[in-house]
Amino acid sequence: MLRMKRVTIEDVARQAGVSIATVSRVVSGSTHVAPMTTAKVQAAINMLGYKPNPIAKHLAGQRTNTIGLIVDEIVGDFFQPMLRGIEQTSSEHGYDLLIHSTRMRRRSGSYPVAEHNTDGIIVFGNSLPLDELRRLYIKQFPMVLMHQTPPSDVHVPCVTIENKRSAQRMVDYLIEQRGYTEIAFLRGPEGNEDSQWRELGFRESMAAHGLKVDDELIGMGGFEEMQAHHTVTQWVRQGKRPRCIFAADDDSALGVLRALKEAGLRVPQDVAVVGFDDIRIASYLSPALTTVRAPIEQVSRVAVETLIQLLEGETPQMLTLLPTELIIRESCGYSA
Amino acid sequence: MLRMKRVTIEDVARQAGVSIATVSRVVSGSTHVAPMTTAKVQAAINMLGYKPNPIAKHLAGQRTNTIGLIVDEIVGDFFQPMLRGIEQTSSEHGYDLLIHSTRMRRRSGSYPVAEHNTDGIIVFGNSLPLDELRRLYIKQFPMVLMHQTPPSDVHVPCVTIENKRSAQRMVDYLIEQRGYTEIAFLRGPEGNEDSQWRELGFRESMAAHGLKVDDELIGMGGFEEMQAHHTVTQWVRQGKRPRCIFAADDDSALGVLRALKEAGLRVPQDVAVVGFDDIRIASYLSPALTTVRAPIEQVSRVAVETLIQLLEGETPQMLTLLPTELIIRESCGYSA
DNA sequence: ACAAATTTTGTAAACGCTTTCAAGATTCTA
DNA sequence: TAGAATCTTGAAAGCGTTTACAAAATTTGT
Repeated sequence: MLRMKRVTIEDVARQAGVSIATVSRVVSGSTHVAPMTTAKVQAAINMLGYKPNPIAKHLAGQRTNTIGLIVDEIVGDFFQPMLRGIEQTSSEHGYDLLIHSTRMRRRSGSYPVAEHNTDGIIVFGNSLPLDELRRLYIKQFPMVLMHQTPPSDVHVPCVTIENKRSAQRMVDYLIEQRGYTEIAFLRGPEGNEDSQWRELGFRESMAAHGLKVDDELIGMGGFEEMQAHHTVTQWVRQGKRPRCIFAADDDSALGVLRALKEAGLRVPQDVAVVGFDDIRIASYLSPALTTVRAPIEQVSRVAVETLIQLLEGETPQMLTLLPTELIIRESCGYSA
Repeated sequence: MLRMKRVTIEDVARQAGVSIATVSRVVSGSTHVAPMTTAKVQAAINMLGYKPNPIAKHLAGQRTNTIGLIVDEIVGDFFQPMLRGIEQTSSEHGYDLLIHSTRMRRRSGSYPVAEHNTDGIIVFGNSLPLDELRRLYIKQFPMVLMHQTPPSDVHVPCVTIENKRSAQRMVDYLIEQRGYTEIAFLRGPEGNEDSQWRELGFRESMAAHGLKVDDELIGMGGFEEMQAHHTVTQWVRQGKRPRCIFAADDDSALGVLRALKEAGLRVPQDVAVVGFDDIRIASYLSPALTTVRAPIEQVSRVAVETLIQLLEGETPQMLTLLPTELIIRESCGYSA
């Protein structure tokens, strides 16, 4: 590539007839500079089209003004609102955003060197393995977790939603308002924390209503349409037909709906279905999907704000649980 | 924030009893270093947990190993596959990804200093104003445009899809296979290039079949559900009822479907509807939406690859048009 | 075994900026 | 109006790398 000639602070200094230190001061506005000098420097900057080099600034200034986002894989409907929240909040606070997907690097064992090219990172879910998390924690590198609580020896702020409480409220509703007593649950991926809390909420509500949870009706949904479809298809083949299925997320709910349809079962007349997340499709389905609206963008915003507090030496809240909203639509048997 | 003590190349050099130049060489693998020395250095690196500082490397090495992505706003269903393609391809080639949304900065007039913290940028749509584009072009800063062709004086590679041809094929199908002669068109936002090409394809196909385009039936859809809904609702009120509506994108098609439903019109019996993009919802609707599948992730991959060619001094193709696929579903009157 | 060729390593100068320290200019005080 | 106090500016030392260039060590050829 052809290298373009760069305009450096030195060029500006020469043009304006001052020292580079003065130019630096004018640009950053750190110290008072005489008005006439400022004018000269500004003129030189405009004339040369000078843009400070952030890289050099970072090296000298010991900070990068960049926030890192670590995700496993860029996939799913939640991704766009998440990124939107993170990008907006970062840029409002004057930070750039660097994105790292750990999907490929998992096996190679090489992780992004967050500690040097960002001032702090936001870690989504379990995208960063525990030992790397610990390494950074020990170095006191600023970070905030999203949708995943840290292990007990890692004292790092975490922002997520009220998973358990939401699931509980959903099941309360299904039992109390819709009268279902036999409810199946479709788990998310192995070890996924969101899913674990949702399952806990489900179980607690069932218990609180004196209902037994049939372990045969706890299946794997994997937060995926395919997997959920498979599980429910198996159930139907084996003659298991719960009156209601609570899928741990909307994607798996889609699989449930498809499986039921293929089996000739009507929703909600034969089987009621509810999900979690309120992805965009949910309201367009017929029957429209009853679900829990997760405020993903809001979680992202709070995560960034928390990180920035950390960066500015304040002491942020260690655990933030954002409230959700029950979205009652047709798939659970409700009709207006 | 507490500053953590940093391990630098110098610490490693001291620990290993060699010079920093030697350490640099074993880390980068640029020159041959004696096996025994290499071992000593590696041992020191492991013992101290040294991670090279990319910032310093960039400053010294004159490259950042980072690709910038400029978008207007992080919104819409296309965003996730786009980012996915870009992130994956970047990381496969060893580049980091820096994201800039120009949404907020538009008015402030301050744009990301792409030229210094990235090696090159990918510009989506018209997210970067023309004068900024020109400024970077004049500096010979490497960039690639996505879904937007450059002005004639800016000679920069561009990657997009076969908009015109696809629209043409869609309309050919509607006329030839489905027998519609009266087709309305719903435009995207003012000045959107994708939309312009699609409209052109629509008009050419109509003309080629000897059909007249009724200007009353060219409406504004704005690539938005709301706007399209509004336009079609107005049409219906005014007694305009085209036999078929071609929405310039799927989001506006959603608005069309809703408006028709509210007006008591059946799709496809009364009015046929087709869209463009094949967003996820399309196949879940009832009736499922006939549309054109735009290979967004693929476009993104090619854009990154093109940029990397540029970075490596090769001469890439200046215009890449990726083919699409007609997805025929129920909303156009087709039944299996 | 000695010079020549080659391999390996170290020294030091960038890279473009921030910031400390101190000197030079200016303004104020009595 | 001299000396003190305050502004304004410049010199220079980093920040952590890469990379000529050159020196030192090793190998090769005869």
